[in-house]
Amino acid sequence: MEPHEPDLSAVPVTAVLAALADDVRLQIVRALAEGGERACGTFDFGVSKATRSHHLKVLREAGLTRTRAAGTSRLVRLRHDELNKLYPGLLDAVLAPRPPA
Amino acid sequence: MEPHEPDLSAVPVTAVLAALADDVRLQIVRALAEGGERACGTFDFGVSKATRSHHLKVLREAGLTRTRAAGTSRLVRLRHDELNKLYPGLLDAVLAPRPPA
DNA sequence: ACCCTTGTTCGACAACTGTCGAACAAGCTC
DNA sequence: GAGCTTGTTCGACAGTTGTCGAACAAGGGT
Repeated sequence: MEPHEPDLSAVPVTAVLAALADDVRLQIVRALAEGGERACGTFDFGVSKATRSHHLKVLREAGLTRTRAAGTSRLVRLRHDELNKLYPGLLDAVLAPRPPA
Repeated sequence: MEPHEPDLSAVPVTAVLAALADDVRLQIVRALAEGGERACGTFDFGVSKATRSHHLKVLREAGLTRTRAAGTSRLVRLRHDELNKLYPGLLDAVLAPRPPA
């Protein structure tokens, strides 16, 4: 079964925002933004692997990430360019570590 | 009782995103972005006034809007400048009617 | 003073969401 | 093939959220 990665333009804006509106998922996105491509297992944010898998699914189905199999692992990467094209500024705004006052 | 309008910088990013991740609220924000200041009652998106009041509260407590009393009405406006300063690009990205491919 | 208009607040209820452990699937290595 | 590693899927459960009608509060107008 292929991992259902929709066209970003086909995903409602609210779904994209909802996907980003969670602490764990935001940490994943931030890690991906810096790290490039990473295996699912390299994320450890204090949740079970079931939960982690769930969050990665939400991100994938919101059109934010792409996943490809590599052995027993799955490599995840951020759809950086598409995101910036369709929602310019969104990623930067969200990724900002904490804008100094 | 004053309507509890937090410092935008004190609101977690996820809360800001969550506030925007709803269709009704997004419509409200879009209307505010164009219309400037509007009374609560001038929004009609097919929800009861209880629900509308709820959504306006969520937006207010996420630091996205300001509200001031004016007679029996309450005027709501978007905190446009603060938003753009703290999350540059966010509003534009979200407000875009539908970015042409 | 009375009433109408405008909003908010209060349950209540259904739907969704985040979380987990356990079971399952698929691939590698020995 | 046996066993290990890596992920996904399946209930289940608690907490949150969107929705409503009804009750309440505060102003304004007559």
